[in-house]
Amino acid sequence: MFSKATEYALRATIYLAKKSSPDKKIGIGEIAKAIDSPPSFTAKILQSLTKDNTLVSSVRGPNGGFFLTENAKKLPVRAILIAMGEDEVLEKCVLGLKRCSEVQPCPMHEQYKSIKQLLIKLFTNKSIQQLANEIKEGEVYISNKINHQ
Amino acid sequence: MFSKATEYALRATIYLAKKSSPDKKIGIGEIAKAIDSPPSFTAKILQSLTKDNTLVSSVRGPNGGFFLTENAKKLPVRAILIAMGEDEVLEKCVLGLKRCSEVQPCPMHEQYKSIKQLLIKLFTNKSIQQLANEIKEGEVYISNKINHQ
DNA sequence: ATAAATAAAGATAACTTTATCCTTTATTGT
DNA sequence: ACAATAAAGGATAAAGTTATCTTTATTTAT
Repeated sequence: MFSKATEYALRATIYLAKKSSPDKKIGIGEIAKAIDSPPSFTAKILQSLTKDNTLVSSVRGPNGGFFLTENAKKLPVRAILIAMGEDEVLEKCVLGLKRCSEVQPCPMHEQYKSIKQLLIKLFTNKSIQQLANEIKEGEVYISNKINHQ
Repeated sequence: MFSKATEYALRATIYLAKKSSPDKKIGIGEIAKAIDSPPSFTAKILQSLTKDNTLVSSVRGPNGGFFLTENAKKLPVRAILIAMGEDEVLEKCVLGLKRCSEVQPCPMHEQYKSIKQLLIKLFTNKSIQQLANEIKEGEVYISNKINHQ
């Protein structure tokens, strides 16, 4: 459904929502291990998400790292898709037709429409924080590597 | 959601379900124009789908081309995804986690589960022929190029 | 038989995505 | 100030996807 980059972005951001705060920054090493992603690549992705500082924030140096502000945690999960430039996935025609619309529907349009609506609702109504809260404490949820340390 | 190759495969196969039969083969030129796809690339894709001859069939030479048998038309749309090796898209975790499952759910698992079920149902229960039938006669459905001929 | 038509196969190229590594810059604690 | 730390930035590479072109093989019609 999404690119690897976006999958990592979603996982990393959810992890940060759970574990970080402006007082508790998380290094790329811990993040990558926790979400089971390549560290350098994940760093690049997170760096791109810090560009406008509304989603992910970061501080360099000792005790630095990545974190989410309380405001960022309240954003819909869809904000991550938008930041990654992959929001269109939720809206686009399942057959990839540019002109597909209500007035000019593709053969799958009607039936796929309701699925799209559910997808959009899920990503729009669910906040990053709400997702983070669904991670049960002590549970291996993203990678089982982090819990064996 | 799907790769370009799979989008072309879906469009081409639906088009063939509508327009072709063992008695009426369609050339790659017409197909590509109709579904608005690059001809050579589409040819490659269709060729790969003719490999086992259960989905797309083809004959070379004059009056040759691609076509679908009546049996092929009865296959679920999902057969195209399977042939393209992209069936996993319907089943996989939305966060890309290998271990995500009922017993070890990711934070989106529960809510995404129902969407996945709808997706699987749509692609499994709908036959290629049924989709083709939803194309209204004379309607521009895939590309508006073909109707201007 | 031969020529024409058309898919199949192969080689290759352009572009994108994924990924790594190294250097630079900023921050913190001493 | 200085040293250590960690993200930011840049260059590059490997792999995968998308796309094109040329040659070959097959089929049909004459």
